[in-house]
Amino acid sequence: MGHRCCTKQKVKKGLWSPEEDEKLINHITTYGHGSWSSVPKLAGLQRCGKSCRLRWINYLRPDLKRGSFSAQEEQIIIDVHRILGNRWAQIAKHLPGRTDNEVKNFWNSCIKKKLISQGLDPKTHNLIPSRQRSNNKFAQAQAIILQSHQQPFSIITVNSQMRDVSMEMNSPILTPPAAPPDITQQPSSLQTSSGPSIFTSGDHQNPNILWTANGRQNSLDSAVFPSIQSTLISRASSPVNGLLDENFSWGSNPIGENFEAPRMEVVKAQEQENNQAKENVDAANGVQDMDASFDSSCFGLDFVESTLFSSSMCRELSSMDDLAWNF
DNA sequence: AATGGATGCAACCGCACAAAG
DNA sequence: ACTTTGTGCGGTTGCATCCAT
Repeated sequence: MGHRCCTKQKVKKGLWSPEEDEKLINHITTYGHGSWSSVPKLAGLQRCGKSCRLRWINYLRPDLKRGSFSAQEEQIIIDVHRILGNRWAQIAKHLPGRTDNEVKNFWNSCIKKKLISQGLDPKTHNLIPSRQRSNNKFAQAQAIILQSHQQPFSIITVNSQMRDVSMEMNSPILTPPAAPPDITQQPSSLQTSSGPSIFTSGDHQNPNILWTANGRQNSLDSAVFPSIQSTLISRASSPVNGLLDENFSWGSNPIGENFEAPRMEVVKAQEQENNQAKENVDAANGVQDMDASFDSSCFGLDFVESTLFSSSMCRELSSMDDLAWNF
């Protein structure tokens, strides 16, 4: 089923001209986008609404960060990808100013190759056995397929203290030997007197801001730090279909049969609790809202992501080990 | 200088999902 | 409850550019 807005009348395709960009920018900055399907008409563009949306989001948005990815951003992508798989939109939320398309392209054109060259399966982030590794690309591809079909199930536990987050999902965790983080210069891990060290990809100035997600800065302290006591059963071989799906629904497993994972009712309930807690905190602290258009309902998943992500990061960054978990 | 493969990026396509009617 | 419509997402494609030969 195609998009009616694209089939109704002739629409232009391909690269956008500067004139088209200008029209779109003028329209959106003046009126907002409202309904994307009506934007082309109102803006005087021979484009599909979907195309306008994409152009705006991926290219014209004023808050976009242009230019090449930094080493830190690259590391974030790798780490979040290990947890989330090819969920580019979710990954991009950890990188302010970056779009899912950008992240996806960067992964496919750069990171993927880098991991493979380091003997890592870009899908599972596991080490490709040396006997399966060779200069032969076909053998490499085979190795990747084999790996992804042979991963055992594993269990991770997230508890309230985040102390025992056993991120063994893809053990051994093999982060490529990136430059050690310079905490003094890039305080990506902040610690408060009352809480754990939590990774943030954003604000370094405000000690109350512990992490960012959805372009929104979220504040948290021990009073509201949710008591996640959930056991997440992860399938290490396929983070794409498994871990951290919003509904915790599971796709077909590599073996072929449908694997119906238990729904994480506890986690869902926890998400609601988190939402409530966050609302309370936001109300109390007047959290700076970076982008009002972002829906706070994203908080639940993002929170879980953030916490898992944080623990993952802290675990790997040996220099940070000592920072964390001091309650 | 010509050419052909590799690469990176912007844009499109198709699907899933949610909201509205 | 069902259909229509709009939006968001991931995968894929097309094209411009780069680079080696």
